[in-house]
Amino acid sequence: MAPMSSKTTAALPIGELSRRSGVNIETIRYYERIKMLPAPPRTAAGRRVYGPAETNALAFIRRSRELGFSLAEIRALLALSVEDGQATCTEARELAAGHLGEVQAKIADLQAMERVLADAVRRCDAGEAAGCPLIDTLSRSPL
Amino acid sequence: MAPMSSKTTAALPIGELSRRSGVNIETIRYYERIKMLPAPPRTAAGRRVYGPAETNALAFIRRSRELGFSLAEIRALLALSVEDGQATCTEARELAAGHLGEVQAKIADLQAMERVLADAVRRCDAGEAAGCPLIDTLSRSPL
DNA sequence: GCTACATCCTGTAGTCGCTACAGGAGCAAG
DNA sequence: CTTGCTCCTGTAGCGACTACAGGATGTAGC
Repeated sequence: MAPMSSKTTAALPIGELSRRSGVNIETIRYYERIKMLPAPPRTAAGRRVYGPAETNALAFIRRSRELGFSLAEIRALLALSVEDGQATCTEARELAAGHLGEVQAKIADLQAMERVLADAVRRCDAGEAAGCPLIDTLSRSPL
Repeated sequence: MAPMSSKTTAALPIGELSRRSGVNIETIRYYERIKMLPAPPRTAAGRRVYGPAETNALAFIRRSRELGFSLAEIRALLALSVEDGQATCTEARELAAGHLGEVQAKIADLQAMERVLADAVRRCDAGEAAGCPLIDTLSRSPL
């Protein structure tokens, strides 16, 4: 049988990887520069050629970013993803739990903002007497 | 009667303003540099002296930042806070409504993250068979 | 007056996670 | 062989700060 080299994840130039992953070309190169991604092999002319290893690493990073992990955290998670065992999973869990806490705190912050903003906008719509309720909210002077 | 110059908002050095406003000294100077705050008068030796005008402007900025407005938006709001009238209020309302939308969108994003994270952590705690559910979630390969 | 120490000054560079060039080389099709 | 795309490196910019370095000034105690 001929090597059924379909168009899957065989060997992609950076543009194609970018299109498939939804990660900007510049960002991919940036990840390589800061050592988030392994430097891929190159063609004779010096162009990057991405194989399954780099492709998977990029996908890992992208999904982690979507969950709001910082690049530093992702670095740790990538390191953990290589090893395995109970301790590794526990460590990953701690990391994620910590991040989850931050996410929840940020949600709470934003909801507090939302309440004040929604209220101010509502009072603007209601058309109060003197001045703009919104500007007043911001100007009220308890230093 | 003697001028009852209490310790209110008469004339503060930057450190005192920082303490009262909760805004970092460096940040106050930064605001001045980028023209968010008016440059305050100075002593003979060149030290900044903050009066009510600057103090109120800083309080306005701080409260706006607490509501998540960008410095560019706050610049616009500050400009609006000087004028008055129906149109001004409408404009401020639009600005705030737009920002409110962004805040709500960000909340939705974070809540989506929260769901995935909480689920992954929960599955880690449940102690599944092979590998770490958390790492697996991140490694699952739909590029 | 002198000595500590706190406060203030300017200016520059670092943070995070990208993004946007500039200026050039390589490659594939007509 | 030319056109037009992709790719390369390197640098600089964003937003909103924060953190120095290296110096001047102010204040309190002796």
